[in-house]
Amino acid sequence: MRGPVSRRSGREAEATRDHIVMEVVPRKTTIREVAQAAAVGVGTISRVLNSSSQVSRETRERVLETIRRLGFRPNAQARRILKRRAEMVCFLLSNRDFLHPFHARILQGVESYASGLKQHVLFAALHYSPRTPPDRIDLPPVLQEHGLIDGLILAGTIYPNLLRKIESIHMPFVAFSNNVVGMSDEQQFDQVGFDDFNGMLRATRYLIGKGHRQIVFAGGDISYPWLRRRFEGYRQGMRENKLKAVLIAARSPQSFVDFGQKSIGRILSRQPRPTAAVAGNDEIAYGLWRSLRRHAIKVPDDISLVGFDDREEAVLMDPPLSTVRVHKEEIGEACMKMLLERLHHPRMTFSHRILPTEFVIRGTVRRL
Amino acid sequence: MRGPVSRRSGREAEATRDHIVMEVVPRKTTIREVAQAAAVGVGTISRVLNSSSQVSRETRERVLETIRRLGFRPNAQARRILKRRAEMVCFLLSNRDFLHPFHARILQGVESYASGLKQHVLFAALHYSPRTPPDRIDLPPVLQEHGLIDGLILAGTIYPNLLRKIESIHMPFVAFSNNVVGMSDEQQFDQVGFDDFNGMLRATRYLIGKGHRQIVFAGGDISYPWLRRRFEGYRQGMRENKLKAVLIAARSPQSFVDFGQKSIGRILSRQPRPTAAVAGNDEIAYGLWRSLRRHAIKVPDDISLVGFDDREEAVLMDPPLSTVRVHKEEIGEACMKMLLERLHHPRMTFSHRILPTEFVIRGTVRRL
DNA sequence: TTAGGGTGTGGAACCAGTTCCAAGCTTCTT
DNA sequence: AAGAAGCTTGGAACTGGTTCCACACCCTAA
Repeated sequence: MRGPVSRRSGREAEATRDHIVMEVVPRKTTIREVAQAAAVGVGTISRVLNSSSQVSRETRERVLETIRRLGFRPNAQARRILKRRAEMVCFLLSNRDFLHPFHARILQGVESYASGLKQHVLFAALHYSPRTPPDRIDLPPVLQEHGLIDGLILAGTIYPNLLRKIESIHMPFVAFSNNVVGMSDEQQFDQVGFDDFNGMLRATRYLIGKGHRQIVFAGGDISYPWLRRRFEGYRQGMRENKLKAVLIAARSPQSFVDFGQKSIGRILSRQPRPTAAVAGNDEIAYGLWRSLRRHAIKVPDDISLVGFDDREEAVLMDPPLSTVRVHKEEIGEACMKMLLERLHHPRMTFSHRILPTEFVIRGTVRRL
Repeated sequence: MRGPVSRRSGREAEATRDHIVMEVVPRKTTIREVAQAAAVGVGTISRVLNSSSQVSRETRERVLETIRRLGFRPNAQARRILKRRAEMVCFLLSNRDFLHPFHARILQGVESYASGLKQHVLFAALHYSPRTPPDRIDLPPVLQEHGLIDGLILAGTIYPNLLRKIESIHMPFVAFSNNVVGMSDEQQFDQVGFDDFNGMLRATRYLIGKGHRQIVFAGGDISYPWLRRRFEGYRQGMRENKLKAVLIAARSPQSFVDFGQKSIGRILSRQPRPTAAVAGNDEIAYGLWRSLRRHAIKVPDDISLVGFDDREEAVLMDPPLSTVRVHKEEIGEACMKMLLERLHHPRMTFSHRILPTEFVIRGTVRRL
């Protein structure tokens, strides 16, 4: 038909003779076969598939019918070469032992928004130390090839060296900003996060509105920027009501739950005794609650409690925890949206979107 | 150089003139440019990249040096056309409101095993009704294109119609079998699961070993095959000790936690009063525990409790729940492994791998 | 009647790798 | 010394959609 004898058929015959037959793919229909079957040119098929330029109604219908009849599904790879778009992004989770529900829901937000736009989402994980120099960071396989993905959504704990590495391979990215650590302010990149400061401010105001005056902040390790911001929100709330801010900080590195459990003594021994505790996050709140239960101190009758994040723990506690809800799916959606904008406008100035949080009233705050 | 005047450069010049300049990709190096720079043929570059056939040591080094110098990264898409392998699989989660920790950890197992073999993992979600006929199931975009992924790992609740649909597009797959529902036994496909029956049998024996004789099974809706299997494990344990099996089943559809909370009355009112309850899963166990707490009935002093799954709830409970641990990452790993085998041996007979579970002793069982 | 504009269509050239044949150069065998 | 065999290597042909130029055709206006 075209050129010399087809090489493919020669190879196939040989394979059959030797009984090696791999038959990876059962010889898929190509656009040229469809063109021949529908008695049109290949260009027309392509035009129908991309529903782009004008094709006469009858031709279009004939082509579609042929496509259906032959069960033709275009090869994704071939299309991408010329499109210069993979229509695929990677959700990269860094430095997490496992995919916690918090990030799982962000991923889910990314996926649901992406799939509506026929974009695909790859999941990859990465472990590196904050002190690994950029050129020694071992990126996952997805980022070693070129053209596999169009961009990156970074989640997990993000240190400057990782950003530098990503920038060095010229891969567009958006970072979930709340867990970005140690970044100088002039460092510019696209980011989406939620509002630590105002979330905690709102929670603090709520407690004050309920008549609480002696409120402590159980913050754990305040060197984490997000806990710092939450603390500042709490402090702002106290200051505007002329109340004294009290920070219970971690003395040694430990898990949040452990910190909560162990710091309850330091809270209860204060004079005057606090009527409420604001926890830096739900895990700390859970630790506090558990310890209080063991001391037979009732929440909220003896002490009120609020958390931050609205994790699973919050509803599992008894009474369920009043906390600051973070809309995790929405964060994922916003990340994906911003990444697509970046891809369409590579020279656009960097943006930093901060999503609002919501205070959820459940059962751990008592009116004084 | 070759052919008529390059079309690309013409288009670029025009774009610049009109100030539209998209510059999606900053003009990547191609294999031909590398070949020219290294003064070898394109075939040689390809051979070096695939470290396949023999290339002389000095040529290989010269090529590698040139690749480094030009910062060349081969285009993933082009390679895939001829390789006829996407080196990518899709983790498809069906009929879940969100990516629960349980499945998140399976996904993580898939990813960590895959990335070690330079395979990529796409995440996609799907919602469909058990009664949607196969041809009406709206598969996610990944599965509508052809050649994007090599195979599929199915998780979430899987009904026969979905399998039929997947089979109809000739996509190799492995299913996480514990949540497969309504499948006739002759239906053959690759699957990986864990051992509901023996897990519960082990747990029941453990309770009996601790001296318990009046043990009820809080099973919820036993029409789920996996709960049925767990119940059978419990029954077997009771039977082999000549004890009477008691099933507390759900009377109406409700969440597992709700069922646990509401069925505590039915358990405690039995005569003689049970000394232990076996829950169909950790959520039910959590519901039971919460209700017991409110009735001021102590676990394990007044009643012992065991669960199944080892979810987050288990360690959050106080005392932490003794339960049957499922190795979620291992399931993911086994799924990925089986899928790769299937891809390499398309005609291999179907396999069904059942992974063992492990009983974890924590604090909810008392010795009588 | 003819020029001009718009629409519809075929197909060669293209993308960026891979594959394989042929040919050049050694080295080994007889 | 001639031929065989082995190792390298270049490059044409290939993969399978996409793009764009050229051309056919139809309709309208002068």
